[in-house]
Amino acid sequence: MPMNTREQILHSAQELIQSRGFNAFSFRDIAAQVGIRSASIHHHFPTKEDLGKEVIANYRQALMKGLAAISGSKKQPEAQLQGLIALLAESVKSGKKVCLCAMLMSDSATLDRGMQQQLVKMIEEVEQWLALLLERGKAEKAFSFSGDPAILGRALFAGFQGIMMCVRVHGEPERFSKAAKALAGLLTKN
Amino acid sequence: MPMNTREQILHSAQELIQSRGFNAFSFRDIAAQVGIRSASIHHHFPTKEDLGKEVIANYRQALMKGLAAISGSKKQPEAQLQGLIALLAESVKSGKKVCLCAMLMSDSATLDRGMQQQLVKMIEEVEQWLALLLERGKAEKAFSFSGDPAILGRALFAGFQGIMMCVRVHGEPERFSKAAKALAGLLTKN
DNA sequence: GTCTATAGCCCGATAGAC
DNA sequence: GTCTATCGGGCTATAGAC
Repeated sequence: MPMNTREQILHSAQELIQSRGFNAFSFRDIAAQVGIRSASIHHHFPTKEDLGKEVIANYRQALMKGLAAISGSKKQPEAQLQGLIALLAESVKSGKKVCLCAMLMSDSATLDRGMQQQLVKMIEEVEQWLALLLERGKAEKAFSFSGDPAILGRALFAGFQGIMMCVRVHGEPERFSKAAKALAGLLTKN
Repeated sequence: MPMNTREQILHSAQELIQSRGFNAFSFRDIAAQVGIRSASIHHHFPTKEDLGKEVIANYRQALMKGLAAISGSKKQPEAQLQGLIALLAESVKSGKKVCLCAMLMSDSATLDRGMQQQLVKMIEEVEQWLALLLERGKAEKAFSFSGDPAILGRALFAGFQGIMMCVRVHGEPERFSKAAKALAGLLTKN
């Protein structure tokens, strides 16, 4: 499926944010990948923030579509959690990228208000999805834990994000799934 | 205890890395905090990498000293894990900073080799400490889990790092301990 | 819609006076 | 050991030709 210039810019920007961070890529980096001049990017996205906001919006949409597909599968709670891990593993497998959420969280102190708000909303949606899954899993005796599912859902989401950062810095992206499952396994084992 | 200029620069640099990241602070930022001119910093640290390496070395030393104190306390495994959480909570409490490890992990794609290697070594030390604690806790029936303690130790460390990023972006630093304990609690509950 | 050219700013780093 | 002054280069963004 061919991408037009605008889509190529968005794609390139997303990859660069996921690998280097929002402040560590330049319009020239994108221009080199797309095969145009950096000034031409401003025709499609007036400012870097405009570009960043659309990258977040697209990523959020894709992520929620993935979560909806997992929910819709009507699989068991454990299998749905594995589904989330597999979804996140896509970002890590190249060894260079992590989830957009992880990179933007660390850049958050230098992001403008609009991007920060979008980021928090995206994260909250995933956390809510996880909290619901945990709640249902506990009710169905698939998961075993005490305490608020919302707190644990947040901790689990954060845990997956942290694991992505760690396996990347260790140069062992293939270990993401193993470590994530070790965390998830604490909900079922014992 | 008064700090000399060199120590003030190191202190300021560490705070800036923990809040903004290695690429998002400048010598001029440090100069403003210390009360000197940015050119003067080069007298103490010829390059930004020299400064970064010494910040990592100091942080690592302080972290390992904290872990050694926890180990030396001869407390129960659960209490030692709480000790680690309390140690990490120090970084987060202001609401602006996270652990140096978390920030440098996200900057890792843009760091020079020397800083990357130092970062990985520091992380491995904490992971090893955690793996040992988990192994001992399992032997003493304080923790309950299946699988490799080293894998779980890495996952738990990564989880704590991720939680720091998440509570900061949510503007709720006081929730770090609660979420971290929710993760740690999975080792004992059920 | 893409180009060239450039404005205006920030950056790390250096030279040399004091 | 700190200063002023500045170099060379990166950045986002704009103006205007094609």
